[in-house]
Amino acid sequence: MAPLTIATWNINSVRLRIGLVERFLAEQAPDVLCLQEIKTIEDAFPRNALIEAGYPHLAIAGQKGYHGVAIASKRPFTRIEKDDWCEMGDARHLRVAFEDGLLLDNFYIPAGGDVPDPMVNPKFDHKLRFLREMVAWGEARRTRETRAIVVGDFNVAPLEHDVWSHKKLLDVVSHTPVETELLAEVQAAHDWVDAVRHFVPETEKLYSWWSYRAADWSAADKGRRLDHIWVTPALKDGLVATRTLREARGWPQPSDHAPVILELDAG
DNA sequence: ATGGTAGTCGCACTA
Repeated sequence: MAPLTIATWNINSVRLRIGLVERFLAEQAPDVLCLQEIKTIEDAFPRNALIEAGYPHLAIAGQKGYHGVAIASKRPFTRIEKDDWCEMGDARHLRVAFEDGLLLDNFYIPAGGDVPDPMVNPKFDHKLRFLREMVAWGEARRTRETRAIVVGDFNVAPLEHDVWSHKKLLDVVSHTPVETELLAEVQAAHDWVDAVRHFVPETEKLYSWWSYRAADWSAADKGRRLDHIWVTPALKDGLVATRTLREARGWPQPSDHAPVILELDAG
């Protein structure tokens, strides 16, 4: 069986950047594209562009102006589910199943605001509660879901070399110890394998996001690895390759995130 | 310690 290719990309408005999505699909042709921050209600999602690009199977969880996730696929789904996390009603999650039983979860974890203190910043509190719910979710299903993939914008850069300066970012939301430790708990709860770090040594800097607020994002290169692809241990032997499409951050009117791509033999 | 950019919605909020 040909390798399955799955991409994840925080697009920061799918309506504004549908042209970039089309370019990405034409150039990379993944089987499945998971989007975050589509920033639109489902009725205004640019379905036709994706159908015409060869992705007729669409799962969309949208809301007006904020958040929102979608999965566009060449292969049909047998199931589409949306979980409500933290009882907030936010569109931050989608789960699809494929015909061979493979499960795919797409997450947009809360960014968490600026102040890394849950007592004074409700957005950071929400982020921590979201991560704790993910721990419980992983523990509850780890024994029955053996062929599963989880992707998305996790808004956490877990490892020292997932940020441009470990020391300087220890107090910056996305890399604080409470977040990185919680994300490690999420990962351990389901024995998730970090597919990207399976290929790129932990000692090597790797980012998927660069702030808009830099005069020259590429020269400064003050990035963070916020976007992730994890697989269950049963899929580990099928991992073929991953890549982070840094060049897409330099496309005209780009998202601040680059796409992350996984190829695997999903057996 | 600050401010820098971007998108959506509408003159504020989120990232």
